[in-house]
Amino acid sequence: MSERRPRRRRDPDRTREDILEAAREVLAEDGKEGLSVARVAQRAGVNRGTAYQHFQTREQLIEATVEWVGDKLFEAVFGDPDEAKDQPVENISVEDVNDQLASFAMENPALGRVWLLEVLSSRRPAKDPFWRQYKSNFEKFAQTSFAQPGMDAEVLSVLILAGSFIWPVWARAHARSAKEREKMLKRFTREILRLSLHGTLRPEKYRELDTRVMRDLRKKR
Amino acid sequence: MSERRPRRRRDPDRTREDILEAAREVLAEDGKEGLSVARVAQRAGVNRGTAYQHFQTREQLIEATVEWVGDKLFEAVFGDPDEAKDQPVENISVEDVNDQLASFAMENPALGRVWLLEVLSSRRPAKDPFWRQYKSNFEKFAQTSFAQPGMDAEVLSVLILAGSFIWPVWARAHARSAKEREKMLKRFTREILRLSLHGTLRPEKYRELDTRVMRDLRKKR
DNA sequence: CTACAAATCAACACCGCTGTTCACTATGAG
DNA sequence: CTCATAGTGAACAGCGGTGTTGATTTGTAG
Repeated sequence: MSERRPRRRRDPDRTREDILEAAREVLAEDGKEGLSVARVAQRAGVNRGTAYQHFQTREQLIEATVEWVGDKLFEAVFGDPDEAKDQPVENISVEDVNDQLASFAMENPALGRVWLLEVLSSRRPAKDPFWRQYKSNFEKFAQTSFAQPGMDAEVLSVLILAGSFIWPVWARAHARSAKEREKMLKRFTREILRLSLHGTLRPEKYRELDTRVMRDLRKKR
Repeated sequence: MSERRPRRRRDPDRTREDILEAAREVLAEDGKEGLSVARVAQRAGVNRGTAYQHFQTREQLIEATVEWVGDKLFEAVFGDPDEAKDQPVENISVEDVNDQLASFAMENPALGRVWLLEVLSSRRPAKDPFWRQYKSNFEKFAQTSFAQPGMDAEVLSVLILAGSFIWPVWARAHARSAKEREKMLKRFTREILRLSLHGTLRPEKYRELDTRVMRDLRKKR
C-alpha cells in the first residue's frame, strides 16, 4: 500500500485542470458536502499542498467548479457564447431550450443541483452566464405576441429551473440506465410543453378565479 | 466558562422532544450539513450521550426531524389528517393548496428544502404523508372535468413542489422582513395560478407543436 | 421502601478535515 | 546554465465530528 507516485510533470495549467476535473467527479458523486480538498487532491493524483497552491480554500475550489458547470450549461443549452449572446429572441426555440436544459440536468444530476442552489443563493446571481441568459430570454419572450400576457418571467425561470434540476432526484437519474433516463426525460419535457400550452385548469371552469388573477395583473408592476 | 449544568430531570419523552426541537432549529439555520449531534445536544441542553440514546445515529436524528416536517406540512396544507384523508377532490381548492404550500415553504425555507430533497430521494417516498396526499390529489384532480386533459400529475407534483421550495432561495426568504416575504409569496402564487390557467405559450401560435404534443399524448400510458 | 430498568452523563478512542509552514527537488523558460 | 517556481512530503496545531462504554442517578413498579 501507499505506492509512491512519481513526481508530476511540471505544468500548472494542466494540474489546475486535473484538480478541477477531480472536483467535478467528487461533487457529482457525493455533492457539495462530500467534497474535501484531501479527497479531490487524492483523486487528481496531486499532493494536497499542490491543491492548496491552486485554490486557497475549499470554498474557492467549489466556486470554481460551479463556475465551470455554469459555462457548460450555457454551452449545452445556448451553444457557443459568442454567437448566442445577441441572438434575437425570435430565433430561439422555447422548446429546444427547455429540452436541452432538462437533458443536461438529467445527465448531470448532482452537479446541476449544486449549481442551481449555489447560483440562486449567491449574492450576485447575475454573475452566472447561463442564469443571466436564461432569465433575460424569458423576459424578452414574455414581451412577444407568442407569449401569454401577464407572465412573471422571474418566477417562471426559477420554477422551470427548479423543476428541471429536481426532477432527476425523483427520477433517480443516478442509478438508472441511459434508456430509462431518456424515458423520464421525455416525460418531463412533454409535460412542460403541455403545461406551457394549456396550463392545468380549464379557464372556462374558473371564471371567477381567472378574472381575479387578471385584475391583479393590471395594477401590478 | 464550561458551566456545569445540573443533571436533567429524568423524563425521556420530554427529552426526546427537546432534542428534536433543537434539531429543527439547527436544520433551519444551517441545513442538513450543518447538523451534528454535538450541536443539537448542546442546543437542547442535553448530554451528547443522551442524544445518542434517543437517536442511534446522526442520520436517524435527521430522519426523525424530516418526518416531523412532513407532518407539519400536511397539517398546514390539508389540515387535520383524520378529516383530510378522505375528502373528495371536489372539496379541495387547487388554489388554497398551492397557497398554503408556498406559504409554508416561504416561512420554513431551510427546513422545507431539506424535507423536499430527503423525501424525493428516499427509497420509499410514499412513506411521507404529505407527498402521498399531494400527489394523489393531483392525480385525482387530473381525472376531473376541471382539469386540462393529458396532464402528467407526477411531473406536475414535482415541478410545483420544487418551485415552491426553491423560490424562497431566490427570494432570500431568510434575511427578509415578514412584509417582503409576503410580497414575494404573492408573486409566486399568482404566477402559479396564471400559469395553471393559461400556460405560457399561445396555442394558436404553436399549432404544429400543439398537435405533436397532443398526438404523443394518445399513445402514452 | 426497595430493587431495578432506564435515563443521564463524562470520558475515551478515534477519525478526517482545514489551513499553514518549511525544507527539499525537479524542471522548463530564457 | 541558472533560477524562479511548480510540485512534493511531512509535520503541526487545531477543530469538530462520530460512536462507545461504564459509572451514576432517578423514577417507578412491586
